[in-house]
Amino acid sequence: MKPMTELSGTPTSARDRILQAAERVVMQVGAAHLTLEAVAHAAQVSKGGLLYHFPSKELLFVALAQRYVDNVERCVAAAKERLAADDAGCELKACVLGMLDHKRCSRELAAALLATAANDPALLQVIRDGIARRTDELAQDRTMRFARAQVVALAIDGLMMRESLRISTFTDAQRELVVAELMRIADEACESSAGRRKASRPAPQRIDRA
Amino acid sequence: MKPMTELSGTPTSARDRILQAAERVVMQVGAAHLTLEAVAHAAQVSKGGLLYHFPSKELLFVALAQRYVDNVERCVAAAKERLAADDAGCELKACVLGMLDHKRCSRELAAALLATAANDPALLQVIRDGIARRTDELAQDRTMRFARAQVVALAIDGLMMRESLRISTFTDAQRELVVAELMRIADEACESSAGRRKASRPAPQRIDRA
DNA sequence: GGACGTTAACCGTCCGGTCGGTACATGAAC
DNA sequence: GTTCATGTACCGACCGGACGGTTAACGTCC
Repeated sequence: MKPMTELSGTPTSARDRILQAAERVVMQVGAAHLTLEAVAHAAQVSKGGLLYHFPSKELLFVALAQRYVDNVERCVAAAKERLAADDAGCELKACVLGMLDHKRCSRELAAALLATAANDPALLQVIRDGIARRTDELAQDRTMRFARAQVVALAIDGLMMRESLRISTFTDAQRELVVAELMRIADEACESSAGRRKASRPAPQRIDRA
Repeated sequence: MKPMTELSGTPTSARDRILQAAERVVMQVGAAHLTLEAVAHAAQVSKGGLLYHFPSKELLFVALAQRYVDNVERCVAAAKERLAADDAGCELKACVLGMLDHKRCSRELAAALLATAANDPALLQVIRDGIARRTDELAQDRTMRFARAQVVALAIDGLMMRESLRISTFTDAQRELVVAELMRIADEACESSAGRRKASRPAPQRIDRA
């Protein structure tokens, strides 16, 4: 069976299963104690089987990092599309919504980022590239002030980081407040200039997850 | 020579030297490849010498995590004092300035956080406690809206994280813009309500127009 | 002499990676 | 339609090096 639904609902390919298992293991034992055996076990393959798909531990981490940026990018792109169809799309709002989605659909993915960072700082280049791209996109959107937009982007990063490391201390209500505030700032940033917007309602735009 | 100037200018105590060395090593090879030998070498002690001060690798990480929160707390406290002496102090502004200081005086410290996370997720409890304390403090400052303050706090975290991982892509000018914006938001948050301020300026009173 | 700080040699385990296999599928060749 | 060849996916025993931790032995200052 060829890779059916790479990174979709239920994992089918062994490759995918392994990647997801690796993320789980990182969360459990810490990136430093991640062993191929543990990953193999969690993915229900033998170590040999794992090594067949990822010839070295390093290559496993490369795949993990790539998976991370791919997922972020896909989520942001999807959010952008959704917003564009809905009403005035805005790069920043798409970022916020996209990252929130990204987090929702794969709580462990950011752990992959940490695993990568912990194992080989050089691998972070992939992620750095992703950030650079997003920063540029935001900077090019002349309809809002650079600094304001970046503050929102940074806050999202901070939130993701805390939640990935499980060191966030927000209650659900607090988190909702913060996210709403983020969206409000993004909205302001979008509408504050370039009166191109559709006027009419400010759109409630609820996004909170359970 | 007893611990002379714990965490001050030049390191004198072996303990301190080792901790700093550990941070450097993490930055270079990644937390997962941090070995006692490497740390010992970087700290110019033998492995035995290192183990004398930190009986196990785990204990080294505990110290690293503790050092991280201690440093953050001290920097924030110092900033708070500075602000209080200056004019109307504000919890949030102190946080921003404190974290910025923290970063300046020990670029590698946050690497310790990662090392900790990578080696034993449970150790993160220390950091989580620190965050909880700061969040509470900010929440109790009724002079500003919770969400707005938290956005700033999160943005700072995001910035610290990126810079620690060296994945920040800001130019110096951009960074300056962002930091200034952060301070501006903090200022607004401080001055927006609770007319407790020292009178003088009639207060811009341009709170969030939302 | 004994507390303190430090050293180097050593040991045992753990883990990444290798390697020789197995099982199954495809598909010519006869 | 059975035989053999080739390729893919996977297994698990094994090896060798690396690394955490132990230990016995120093100096050296009081």
